[in-house]
Amino acid sequence: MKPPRSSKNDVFLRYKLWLSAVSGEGIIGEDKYKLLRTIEEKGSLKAAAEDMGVSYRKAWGDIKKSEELLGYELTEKHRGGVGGGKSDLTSKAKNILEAYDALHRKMDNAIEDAYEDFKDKIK
Amino acid sequence: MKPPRSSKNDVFLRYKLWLSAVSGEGIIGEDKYKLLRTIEEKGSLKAAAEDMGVSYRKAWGDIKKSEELLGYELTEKHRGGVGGGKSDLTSKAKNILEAYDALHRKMDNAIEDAYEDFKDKIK
DNA sequence: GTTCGATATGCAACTATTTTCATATCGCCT
DNA sequence: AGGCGATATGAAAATAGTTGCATATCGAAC
Repeated sequence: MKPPRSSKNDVFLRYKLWLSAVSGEGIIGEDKYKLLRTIEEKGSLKAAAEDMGVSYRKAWGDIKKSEELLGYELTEKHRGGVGGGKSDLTSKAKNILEAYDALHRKMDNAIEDAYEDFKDKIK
Repeated sequence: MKPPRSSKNDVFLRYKLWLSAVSGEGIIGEDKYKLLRTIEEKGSLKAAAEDMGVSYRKAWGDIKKSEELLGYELTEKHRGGVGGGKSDLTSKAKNILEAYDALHRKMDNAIEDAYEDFKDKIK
């Protein structure tokens, strides 16, 4: 998420967008988005977790939970072989990331428009 | 925040909007918004905390922290007197809540528009 | 068939967040 | 003056969230 420009009061407006299960549990939000993108880039969950400064254990658990909630896989997991193993995104995961991007662009525009207003009102 | 309508996959799209300090600390988000509205309604921090199912200690600490970050008061605190004391919102707090509402309405519209798109893409 | 490194997973250790508790202060009301 | 109940605040106790560790499995490559 890009940091919106600051007001002179040193206050930003920020937002988060996420896919949620009916249970209220978050499925994909900022963090999962980033994690998936990093897996895509690095080719492995381990490298992605390291890159994000989070434990492998957590990253792994997070992906697993999201997959359970969605009812389908976000990553194709490969154990053994070259490099010990790897993870790739499924096409469904790629679709979600793409849709998430588009949504964010729209939200960014909306918030941009609304921001000026807001700034004036809270002065 | 109103729960956006569900897709047939039992997945919602949700978002949170908040005012953030440059430090990255949240100043006013969903929870603080609700807390302030409840203080406004109930007339006391204690009643508001109970109403929200959160400890008085936490509610009090949260308000205090927000006020420190903003550099001004969100509530007028009164100890003693009728009922033991009370808390009212300052006019600045009211302005913020109002601006927050307006922003939410705009974001709701934006997300509403974007949602159909999203739904199709992640199918 | 042995080695290598990532995935897979339970569990203990640790950190961060919240609640609970204890105690003090304040000001209207009787 | 004394009681009542909310605000004020620190400190300990309890929860929740993460990390670290240990151990197992897998499969390509040598």
